[in-house]
Amino acid sequence: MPTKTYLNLPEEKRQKIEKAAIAEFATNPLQSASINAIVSKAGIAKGSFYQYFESIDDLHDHILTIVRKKKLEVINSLPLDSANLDTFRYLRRVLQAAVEFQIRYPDLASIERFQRLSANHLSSVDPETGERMGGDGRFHAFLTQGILHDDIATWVDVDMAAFMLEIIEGGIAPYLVERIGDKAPEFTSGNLLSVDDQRTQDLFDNLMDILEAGLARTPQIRKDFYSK
Amino acid sequence: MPTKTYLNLPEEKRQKIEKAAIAEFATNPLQSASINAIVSKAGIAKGSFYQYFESIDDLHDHILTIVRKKKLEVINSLPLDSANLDTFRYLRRVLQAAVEFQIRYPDLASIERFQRLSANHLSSVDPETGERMGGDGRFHAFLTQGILHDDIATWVDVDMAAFMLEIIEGGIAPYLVERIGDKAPEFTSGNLLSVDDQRTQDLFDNLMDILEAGLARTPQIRKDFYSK
DNA sequence: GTACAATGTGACCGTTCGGTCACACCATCT
DNA sequence: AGATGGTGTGACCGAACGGTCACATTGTAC
Repeated sequence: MPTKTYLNLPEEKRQKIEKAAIAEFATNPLQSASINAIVSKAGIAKGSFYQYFESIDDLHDHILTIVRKKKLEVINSLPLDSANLDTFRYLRRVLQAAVEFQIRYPDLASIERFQRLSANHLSSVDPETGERMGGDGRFHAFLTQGILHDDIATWVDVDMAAFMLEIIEGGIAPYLVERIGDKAPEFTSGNLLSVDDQRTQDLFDNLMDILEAGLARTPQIRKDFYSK
Repeated sequence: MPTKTYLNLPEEKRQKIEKAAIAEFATNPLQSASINAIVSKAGIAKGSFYQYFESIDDLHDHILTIVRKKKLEVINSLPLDSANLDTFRYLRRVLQAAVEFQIRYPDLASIERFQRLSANHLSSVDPETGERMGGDGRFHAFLTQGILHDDIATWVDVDMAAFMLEIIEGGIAPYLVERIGDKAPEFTSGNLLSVDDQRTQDLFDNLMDILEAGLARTPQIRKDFYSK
């Protein structure tokens, strides 16, 4: 945790430090990140660094909280069609948020990817039941809910499917952004959200069709639609 | 590329060096791997290292060729049901090879994962057509073939699906191995291949069902089978 | 034996690393 | 003015880094 001294710093200075740290952690995994490089880029003395943070891990943790905060912001900034989305619309929303995050904050997305690799959270343990769950539990709960709502096929191995969705969420965003291609700069300028772009939506449709056909209890396969 | 001197080294010495390098690269990404640590673990002088390799990248490249070679060995060691597998049996074989590789050579699998992260080969370019392909092209060709054989639905975005399969292949092996759990040690001893274990096969069945339902032209959804 | 080339070696170099600390600075008090 | 306490600073430390090189050792040819 950052020290009180750091938290009392003027916003401007804090941002300069965080910007430098983000740039460093986005290009170097924590193991090979350099404190010297960060303080140099931030324009502060090394002694100051140690008055703000206990160690580089401390700073990295702090940056990770920023990553999570910004990601939440992106998720909440997506337009909500209705109060209670059905299972697959919700999944689409989650994946869309990953893409939006990749576009708006590529550095933060990069940090998230590094973190995913180093923290091999193959499975976590449900604090209540004590059962093992694929991934961090978000998709596990999501799929369980989906089964209760008769959206997800009962034969699906929820544990494994949850893990699969997690690695898809974590890995496919950079690819989709590259596919979207030329449009990306417009998104970053903030004038246009990927959610409004037709090409992006077509890609998402296809991705969701594959996932839905694979997971759904009564899949709405688009074969006919596409073959027309 | 290693020097002639290295290639002429007695097998025993080469293996000691490669073993040390593999241990280092499995725990540290290339950026933060240490030559000093490698030569120390291998029991050779630092001067010798530079007579064998130009740099640490040179050594890393050499280790990567070993990774690829061993992975090919694993793929070929899997029993082949028939000369020409149908599309989804082939896909199952590829994913099974990834698991088998993870079990037999966890260090090499770890090196492969580090490499995947640093080399952001989101897409590659087909040297013939000049078209972009999701992933490195293997799954792209696989899916294209599948469509020709009427196995894969024509509406599937081959590019994206190829990338999706690639990240599934790259990410799911450690999870499946953890799921298999207690059986893993027996596999490493070589007495038992994962391909023979029932629990492993059940997991694979479920994974393949999801993928097949999502991708196939005429999916053989197992709903009925599981709900019995 | 001698000559010569190939290979092995670790002390040594300059650089960078994480981390410390004596000191400078400065706002706020009596 | 003087004292106090929080904040900023960069020279400095030992350790580790990648890389070099003069020299030792070994192998081969004669």
